Amino acid sequence: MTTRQSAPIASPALHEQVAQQLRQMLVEGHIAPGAKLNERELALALQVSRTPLREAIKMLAAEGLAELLPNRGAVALALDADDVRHTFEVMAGLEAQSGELAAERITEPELAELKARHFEMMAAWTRRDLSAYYRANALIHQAINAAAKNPVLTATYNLVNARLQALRFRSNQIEEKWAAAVNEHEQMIAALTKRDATAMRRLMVRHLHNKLDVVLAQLSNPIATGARPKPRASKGKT
Amino acid sequence: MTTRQSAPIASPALHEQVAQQLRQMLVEGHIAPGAKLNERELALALQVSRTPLREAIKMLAAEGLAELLPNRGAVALALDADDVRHTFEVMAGLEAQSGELAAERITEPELAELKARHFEMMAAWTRRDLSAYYRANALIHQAINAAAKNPVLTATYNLVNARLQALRFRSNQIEEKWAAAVNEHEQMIAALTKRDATAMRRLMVRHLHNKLDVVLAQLSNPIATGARPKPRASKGKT
DNA sequence: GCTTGTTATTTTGTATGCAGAATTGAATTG
DNA sequence: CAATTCAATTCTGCATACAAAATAACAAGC
Repeated sequence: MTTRQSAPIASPALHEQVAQQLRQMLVEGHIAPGAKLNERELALALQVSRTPLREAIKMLAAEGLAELLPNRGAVALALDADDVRHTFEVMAGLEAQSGELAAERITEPELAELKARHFEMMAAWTRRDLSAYYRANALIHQAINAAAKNPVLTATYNLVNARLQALRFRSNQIEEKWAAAVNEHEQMIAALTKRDATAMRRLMVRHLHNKLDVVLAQLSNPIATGARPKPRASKGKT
Repeated sequence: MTTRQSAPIASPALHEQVAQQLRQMLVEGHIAPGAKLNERELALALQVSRTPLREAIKMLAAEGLAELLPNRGAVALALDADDVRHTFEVMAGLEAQSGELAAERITEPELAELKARHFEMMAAWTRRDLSAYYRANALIHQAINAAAKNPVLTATYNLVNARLQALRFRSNQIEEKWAAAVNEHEQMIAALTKRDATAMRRLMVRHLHNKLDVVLAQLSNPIATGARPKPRASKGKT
């Protein structure tokens, strides 16, 4: 958890590699939410035996990215609207604390880097390049979190955030909401520059609240999102 | 994660049972912090083969209760002073949010039950019954968390809290600090009764801050705590 | 006597095999 | 023709077996 790693990392154990691959497949949508994780199939696809695969699945389940069904294997995490609301509520708390602590602890170089990333995000926004925007946005939130200098907070943040990533809610933004989000980011930079922790907390809560609105709107209107219908998953051939 | 369970729970899969037993052993101190988790030994003690045991260990590692050392097995979580500080900082955030939401969402029956538990805690305090006090205290914090009515928050709270439980910091309290904690609890009840979310947040942060002080004092002065020296673990016979 | 190199033993990591549960599909019956 | 029962297959869960790595024990050399 505390990310203590110093020694020479010979070769990331097989079950770790598999876990990482599965994580990526889940988060990047190569495995659809709710899809069954067939062991034989995945073992074949990833070229490992079932043992390390099963160990990896258990880890993902503990991380909340998969759900274990007794005697029926595991399925990819699938969040309904209420789950999303609850998850965002927790994320808001974690982001608020990140922001608050970041305002107290951010260094000048960190702040400079953050501003640079902000400009990159602005560039993506100007081009209406959604993909680049999301990438830049994620980097900014990560940077704020890192500035809080609390590894436990970072780990917890990443854990909860991963579940939301698995939603792949990346449809086109409503222009108005998008502009508001960008504006909020501007204010965040200003608050951090002033080291105003209270303002940061308030901003982060509002920012996450608005983000939730956007996500919920897309959930109830799944047309035009990158998401597959929902039921079945990676059935290569039948 | 979302604690969705409805169907008849036939028999909790073996790896689940093992995980639960290990969790308890870690949290209750039967496995000392930093102790090596020997697979052969544990498999023998728990009367299972190494396969479900290893799966359970992987889950605990994902929960942060154990650390995996590539090609060298796993060891029980061991927190140093900085880890404790970081963990408490996150716990403070989670408790603050729990309290805030609880103030907004707690029902009258929940509040009544909470008050009852508070009186039980007062009884334990009056008797200076440390064990009963800790038990009652934990129940109160759980009740506040439950009143927030957010399963994700509860799960996250339990996850982080488990790591602190593994510390087993239950030495005798300094009288003064103990009285302060009890007083803070009184104020929490009052704030909840008034549905004052802002006051609850403030109280919870302060409460956790004071708790951290107590724990850190005990960490730097490990004499008279229930904790074993530290180095080696469950070596039955040699 | 202490360090260092080498071998033996233990321990972890992965694959495979087997038993039991769940799912699928077909056949039978109302 | 729909529903249901029953058999066949598939899948999960657990145990065991084998390979590779790490640890421990021991011997030789400085």
